[in-house]
Amino acid sequence: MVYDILENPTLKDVERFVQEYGNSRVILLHLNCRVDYDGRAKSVLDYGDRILMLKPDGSVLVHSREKREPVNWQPPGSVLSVFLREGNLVIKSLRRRPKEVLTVTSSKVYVALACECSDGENFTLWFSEAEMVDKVFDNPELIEDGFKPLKREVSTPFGSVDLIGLDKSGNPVVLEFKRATAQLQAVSQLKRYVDYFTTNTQKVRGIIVAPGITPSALRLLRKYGLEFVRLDPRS
Amino acid sequence: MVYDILENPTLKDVERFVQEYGNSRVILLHLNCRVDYDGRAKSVLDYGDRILMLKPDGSVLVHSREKREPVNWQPPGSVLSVFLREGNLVIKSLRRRPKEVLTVTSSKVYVALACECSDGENFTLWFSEAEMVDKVFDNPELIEDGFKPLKREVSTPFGSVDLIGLDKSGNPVVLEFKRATAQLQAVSQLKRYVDYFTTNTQKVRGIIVAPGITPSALRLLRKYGLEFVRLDPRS
DNA sequence: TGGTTGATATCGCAA
DNA sequence: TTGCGATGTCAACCA
Repeated sequence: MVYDILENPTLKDVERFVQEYGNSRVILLHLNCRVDYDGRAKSVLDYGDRILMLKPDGSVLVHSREKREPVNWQPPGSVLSVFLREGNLVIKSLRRRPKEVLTVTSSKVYVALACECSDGENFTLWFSEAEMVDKVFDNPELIEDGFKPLKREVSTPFGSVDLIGLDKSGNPVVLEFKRATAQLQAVSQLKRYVDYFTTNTQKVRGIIVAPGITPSALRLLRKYGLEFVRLDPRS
Repeated sequence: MVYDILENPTLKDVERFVQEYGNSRVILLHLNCRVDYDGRAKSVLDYGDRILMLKPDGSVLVHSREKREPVNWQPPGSVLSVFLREGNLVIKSLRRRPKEVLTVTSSKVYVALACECSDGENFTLWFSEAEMVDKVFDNPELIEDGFKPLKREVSTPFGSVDLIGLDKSGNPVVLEFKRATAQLQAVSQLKRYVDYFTTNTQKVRGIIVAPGITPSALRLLRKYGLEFVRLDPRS
C-alpha cells in the first residue's frame, strides 16, 4: 500500500506510527500543537491547528494556513525523536551543526498519514543564469561586436566571476549575469571583481548582463564606470 | 469537523473536493502526478508519487521525498482552477504578475485531506538583526568608547543604512549589522554606503557588526579601510 | 567543512 | 507597484 492512515488516533498510536514510518515515508500530521525553536535564532509559536510534515531525510516542516514558507522547520539531516510526556506527544528534531532544536508539542492529532513518495525524480529546469552564460559563450555577439569569451566561473580571492573575456581592442572584460532585473547588489558585486583585476597599467571593463536594471543600480553603475547589456534569459 | 478525507477516490470526487475546500482549508493530496511550470523559468517534473499542498491564500506546494524546499510551487495570491481532461485530473495555478502557470496533472490520487488550520497565529522570534541594532542603540559602548548612535534605517539613493552615528572625535560612522558571519557581500554593501557619505572634506568610518567575519571578507574590509566589531545576536 | 553565490528564492517594509 | 535588504534563508558547487 502506498499510504497508511490513522483517523482520530490516540497519541500513543501516533508515536508508534511516526516511529514505524519516519525513516521510509513522508508523514503528514494534522494536529493542534505548539512549536518551540532554539538555534540560530529562537522562536515560540503558540497552540494552533496546523500541518506537520516529516520527511525520511530528516526535513521537518510546520505549515500554517498561509504563505509558501513553513512557519517553523528543520532542514535535511536533522534527527527525529518522538515520545509522550505529561500526556502530550512531543516530536523533537535535532540538528547538530549549527546546533538547533525544534520541539513540536501536541495534545491532539486529528489525522496521521504516511505516504510513499518517489525516489529518483526526473526534473528539468530552463532559463537559469548558467544557461545565460552558456548562450553568451556560444554567441559572443550578444554582448558586443568582437567580444571574445575566455573563461567561466573564474575564481578570485573576492568571489567567482561568471565570465571573463576580451573586447575587440583586447581589453579584459568582466561579466556578471543576472536572470532577473539587476539591483544595487549586482553592481557592487561586479565592482568588487573589476577592482580586483584592475591595476595601474591595466584597465578592466565590467558589464552587467541582465533583462533589466533598476534606476538606482544604473546610477551606481555609471558612477563606477561600468556597463549594462540587456539580455533576457527566456529569449 | 476539523478535517475531511477521501480514500482512494475517483478523480471526479477529488475535483469536487478541491472545489469545495479550496477557499477555506489546507488541502493535502497524496498522488501520482507530473508538474509543468512556466513563468520566470520553466520546468518539467516527470510522473511520480508526491504530496500536493493547496492553501486558501493561493499558495501551492509540490513536495517530494526529500529536502525542505518544494520541488515546484506557486506563491500566495495565485488563482486555482481544477478540472478533468482526457481522463486526468488537472490542477492549474495562475499567477498574474509575473505571469506564471503551474500545472499538476494526475491520473491517480491516493488520499485527499482537507484540514482546518488556525488563522491568527501567535508567533514570536528573537535574535534578529533588528534586535542587534536596538541593543547597540541602547548600549553604544558595545561598539566603542564614546560612540553616539544617531539614526536607524537611514535611506540613501544606494540603499538604506542600518545605523549611523558619531565617534568620540565627531567623525560620522556607518554601521552594517549581520546576525551571522559577515561575508564579502556585507563588506561591499558597507563600502557602497560609506562611499555615498564620503566627500573630499568629510572622512566617514564604516563598521561591520557581526558575530564573525570570513577571512576573505576581512581581507576586503582591510583593503577598503573599513572596520569590524564582534557582536553576537544571542549574547 | 567552510566559503561563495544562485534562486521561479520568499517576505516585509518603505517610497 | 517597485525597489531594497533580511532570512533560523536553502541548496549547489568548489576548494
